[in-house]
Amino acid sequence: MLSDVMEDYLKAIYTLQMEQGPPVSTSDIAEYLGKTPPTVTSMVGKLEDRGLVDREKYKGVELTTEGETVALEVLRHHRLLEAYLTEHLDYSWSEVHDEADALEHHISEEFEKRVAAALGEPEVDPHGDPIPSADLTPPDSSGLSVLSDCEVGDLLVVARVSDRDPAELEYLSEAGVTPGTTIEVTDIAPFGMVTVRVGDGGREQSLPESVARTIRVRPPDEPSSEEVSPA
Amino acid sequence: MLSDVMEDYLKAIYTLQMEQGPPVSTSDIAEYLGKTPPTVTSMVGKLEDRGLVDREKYKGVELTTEGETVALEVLRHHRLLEAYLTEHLDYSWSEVHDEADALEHHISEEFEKRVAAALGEPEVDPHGDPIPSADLTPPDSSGLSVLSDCEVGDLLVVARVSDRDPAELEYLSEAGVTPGTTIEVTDIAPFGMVTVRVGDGGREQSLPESVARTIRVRPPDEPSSEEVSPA
DNA sequence: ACCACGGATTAGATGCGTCTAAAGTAAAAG
DNA sequence: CTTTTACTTTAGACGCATCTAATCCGTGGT
Repeated sequence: MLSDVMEDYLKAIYTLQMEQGPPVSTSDIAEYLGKTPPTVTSMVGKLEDRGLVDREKYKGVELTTEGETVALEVLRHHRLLEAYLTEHLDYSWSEVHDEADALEHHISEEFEKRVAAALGEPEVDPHGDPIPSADLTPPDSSGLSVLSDCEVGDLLVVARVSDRDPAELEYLSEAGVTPGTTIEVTDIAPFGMVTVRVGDGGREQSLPESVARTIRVRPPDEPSSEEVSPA
Repeated sequence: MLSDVMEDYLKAIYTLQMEQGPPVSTSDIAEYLGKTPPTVTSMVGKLEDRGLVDREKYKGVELTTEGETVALEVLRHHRLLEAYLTEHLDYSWSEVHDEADALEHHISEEFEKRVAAALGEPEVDPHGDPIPSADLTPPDSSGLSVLSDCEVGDLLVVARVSDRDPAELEYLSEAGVTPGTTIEVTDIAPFGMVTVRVGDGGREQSLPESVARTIRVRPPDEPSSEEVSPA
């Protein structure tokens, strides 16, 4: 049996691997989880003993297949909960993250199944993050780029936004920058500000680089190819 | 801040107080929670330090007003969850208890509010147990008796059944013995078996005394007086 | 090639919740 | 009034997750 805390570490390592690729450093995990580095070293040692991570001392860690599966299970719980709270309990975008974090370790497989069924087996959560399938195969996230890496003139569709900061989400939802929205990059200021035209309406919206860095985008759907329908 | 474990102890003490009145003994709490008596002594000491229970050494323990309020809060969570799982996620009577136990400590006040709203501020859970109101005033449980204390010929309405044993609940739901059902005691065998006629249909059903002891009943509604409508 | 510095690990302590084994107490039985 | 018995509490230990303080790599700068 795995403790809640271990699950949190695995989830963190997974997320950091997605963002920066393996190996993940002790201090990055510590920063992400709000723990001290020695605490992380100690925990990571236990995860290694259980075969959930591979570790090279003084270098960093990487999830094993088994560790990744656990992380995906937790993430599936988290994102299903986010979707459910939004759809059926009238939560807003910005409120769901903390609630899901609190519940994700404590729901049964039965609960997971019923929530997924009630939602019609959704594939993305309200922030656009892919919900791992029930068989826990790693979701494919290729084809996405980060908004802050784009160039003036690029025409893009918002794929995902980070769910971690409620204030930022509040702001983005004001701004109309939500998954599925088409945007066009109209300006990139040298001091770290990206301006985009949102939707077809033509509203212009400036975003600080710190925010633009957390937004993933994909090219607009080609009329010719088949795509997952935008939520 | 109170730990999950402390909340469990307070809930247990509350439940035992309801069943047998204060004071509650160390060993009863231990038995109820599946812990050893020394563990309970130690925990009860901490609860006393926090002013949540009054204790007389070697005698037993009783909730303070503050401790009772915490217990009611947890119980409100538990019973709202049971009701929600039954109503909105297609859970059966017998499945909800464990799920609610796992979640009750981790839902936010916001979640509690929204679940209560989604259910229309219910007053009882699926087992007939009263859901403490949002202001956490102790629910009134007078006017109920225990089925095993009744006599042949008594005409009764089932008020509550225990939610702790899924197998028992399965059995009772088969038997049609659910909150709101009218029953008549037709026989009491000396070796501990109560037989009742269920509903108006006339089906007879025998229940072991161990089960009859967990069923609360009330007199049938008097046509003259106003009562809470049976769910 | 050396060394300094940033990041990682070890060492050692703390609080929580739990246990077993030993000692203590209160109330029933003689 | 004494003894037995059942229950409670104390004593001491353990594992988990965490911290601070101290030590230990490894690498980039000179």
